[in-house]
Amino acid sequence: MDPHLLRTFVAVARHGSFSAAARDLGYTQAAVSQHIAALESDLKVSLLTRRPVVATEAGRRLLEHAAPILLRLDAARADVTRLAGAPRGRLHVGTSPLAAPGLAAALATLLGPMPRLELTVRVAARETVAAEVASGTLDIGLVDGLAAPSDPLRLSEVSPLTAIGVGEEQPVVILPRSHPLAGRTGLRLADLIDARWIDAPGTAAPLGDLRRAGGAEGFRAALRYEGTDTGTLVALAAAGHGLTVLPGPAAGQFPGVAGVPITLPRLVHRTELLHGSIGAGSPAAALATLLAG
Amino acid sequence: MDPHLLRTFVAVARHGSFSAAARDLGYTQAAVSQHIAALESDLKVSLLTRRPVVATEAGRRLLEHAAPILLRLDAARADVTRLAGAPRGRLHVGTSPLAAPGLAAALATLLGPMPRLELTVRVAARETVAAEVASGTLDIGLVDGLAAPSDPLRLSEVSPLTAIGVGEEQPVVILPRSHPLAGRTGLRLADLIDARWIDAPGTAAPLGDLRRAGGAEGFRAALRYEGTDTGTLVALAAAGHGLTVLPGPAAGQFPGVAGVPITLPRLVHRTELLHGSIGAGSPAAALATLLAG
DNA sequence: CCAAGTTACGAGTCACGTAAGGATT
DNA sequence: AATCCTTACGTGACTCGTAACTTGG
Repeated sequence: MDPHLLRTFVAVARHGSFSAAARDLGYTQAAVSQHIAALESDLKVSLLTRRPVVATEAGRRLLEHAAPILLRLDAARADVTRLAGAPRGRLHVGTSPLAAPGLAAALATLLGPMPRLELTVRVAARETVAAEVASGTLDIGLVDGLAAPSDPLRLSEVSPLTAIGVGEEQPVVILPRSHPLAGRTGLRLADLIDARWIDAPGTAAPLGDLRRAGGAEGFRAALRYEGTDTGTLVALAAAGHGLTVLPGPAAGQFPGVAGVPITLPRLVHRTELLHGSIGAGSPAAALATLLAG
Repeated sequence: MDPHLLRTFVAVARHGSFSAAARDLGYTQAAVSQHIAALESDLKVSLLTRRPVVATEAGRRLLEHAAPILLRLDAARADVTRLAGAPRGRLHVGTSPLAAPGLAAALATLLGPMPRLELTVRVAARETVAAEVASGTLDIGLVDGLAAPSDPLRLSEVSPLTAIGVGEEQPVVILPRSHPLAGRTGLRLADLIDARWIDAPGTAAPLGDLRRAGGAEGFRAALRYEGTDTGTLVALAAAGHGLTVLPGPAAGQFPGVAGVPITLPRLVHRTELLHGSIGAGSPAAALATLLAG
C-alpha cells in the first residue's frame, strides 16, 4: 500500500476515470491502470468497477482510510520540515467563515509587536482550514465550532495541532422572521429536533454536533450548503429552506432573519487559533520562530 | 516517505541501534543505513544522532507521526480485507483489564445463539486492544474508560471503529485503608488534585482524563504502572504508592483497600465493545459475517 | 582496535512510458 | 467506430546485499 498507489486510487475514484486521473497526476493512463492493478492484487480485492469507473464496497472502505492517511503523511512531512525550514517572512492565514470576524482582532493581538510581513488570508471550510494547517499549507488557522465550555474543538483527528481558545459565544438559531418561533427569547434544542435544517458543515455548526448534543436522531437536513459564504447561508435560512446555528454576534448583522439564542446542553460556540508546532508553547513564540528576522 | 522507511526509522529509534533494527526487520545493516539516509535526504533534516543513536528534535517529531500512520495503514488493509476474507471460524477477542469481568457476559449475549467456534481471549492495555481491533489482529475488543454518560470513549483516533456501549459504572477511588479520606462515603475530584496518583494508562482511568475533567493541572503521577494486572495495581495503591480510579464493582473485590465513590463532573466509567466493520450494523450481524458456517 | 555506521558497487527487481490489444457503448 | 482500460515489452531507476572503508570510544 504505497502512498503513491493510494493517491492514484483516490484520484481515479474522484474523477471516475483512469485517463482523467492520469492527466491530473502527470502519469500515462497505462501507469494508472498498473497502479490500480497493483493495489487490487496486493489487497486481493476488487476496488473499482470499470465502465463506469466506480468504487466497489471495498473501494469505498479504502477511500475512507486513504484521505486521512495521505493527509497525515503530508502533515508529518510539514511538521518535521517546519523545524528546519528557514523563516519565510510570509504568513498564510486561513479562517472558517464564522471565525473570520474575529480574525482582525486575533491577528492584532498576535502580530502587534511583530515586524512587517507579507500576510495572506483565505476563507475556507472548517475542516479544510484544519487540514491545511496540519499539512503546512497554512501557518495559522482560525476555526469555530460547537464544544463544551473550555473544551477543545473536536476537529477530525488527522494530525495533532495546537489549539488556543480565543473566544466563546452564545449559539443562536437563525429563523425566518415569519417563523412561528421567531418571537421567542430563547429556545431549547428539543423544540427544534423535528425542524428542517440546513447542513452546512464547513460554515455553520455541523448537524452532527447538534445531534450528539441532543442525544437523538432528527436534525434532518433539508438542504446541504457546501459554500463558505455566511451571507448566502443566512439568505437560505431567511428563505425558509431550513434552520442553522450561528454564534450570537454574527447573527445580529443580518436584517432579514431572527436570531434566537438556543440553550444547548453544555455547548458554546467556540473559536480557536490553530497552529502546527506541537510543542511550541505560545502562539506568539511559534510565530516568532516562523517569522524571525 | 515510503512506509518501509518509516517502519525502519521507528525500529532504529526504538532499538537505539541500526544493527539491532536490521536484525529485527530482516535487513542487512547497510540497508537500514540507506533507509535512514534516504529519509533524511528526502526531508532534508537530520533525524538521528549516531553514536549514540538517538532521535533528534525532528526525529522525535517524526516518531509521533510514524506510529499512527503505520497503524492506520495496517487498519486500512485489515478493513478492506475483512470484507473479502473468508470467515475463519475463529474469534480473537481482546479486553482491557478492567473490562475483563464483563467479558463473559458480553460474549454470552453475542454468542449465545452462535455455533461452536474456536475462541481466543487476551488481556492487554486499552490502547493496544483498540489498535489491534483496528489492524485486524483482534476481531472484537472490550475496553473501558472514563467518558461522559452515553458518550463514546475517546480512544486514540487512529482508525474509525464501531463501538457499542455495554455498561456504565460509578467510578471509585482506591485508597489505602489508612488513608485519611478512606472513611468518606464520597469524594469530589477537587479533594484529590494534590494527591499522589498512579499513572496506569493501560489499566486504570488515564490521569489525562481526570485532569481534563478537573479542568486543572495537578494529578501528578508518583508512579507509572505499565502492566495490565489489576491486582498488582491495587496492591500498589494499597501500599500507598498513589491513588487510582476503578469502576465500582471491580473495587469491591479487593480487601486491603477502601473504594470511595468519586463524583466526577459528568463522567462515568464506561465499557464498550469494539469491532472493525464500520458500517456493519449490529455486532451480532458483524459476528455472523465473520463466523458464518 | 573493535564495534558500529557509511560508502561503493553490482545484480536483481520494479516502475514507468510506448505501443499494441481487447472490450464496451 | 470511438473511447477507454488492459496487457506486453523494453529501458531506466531503484533497492538491497556484499564488501571495503571510516569513525568514535
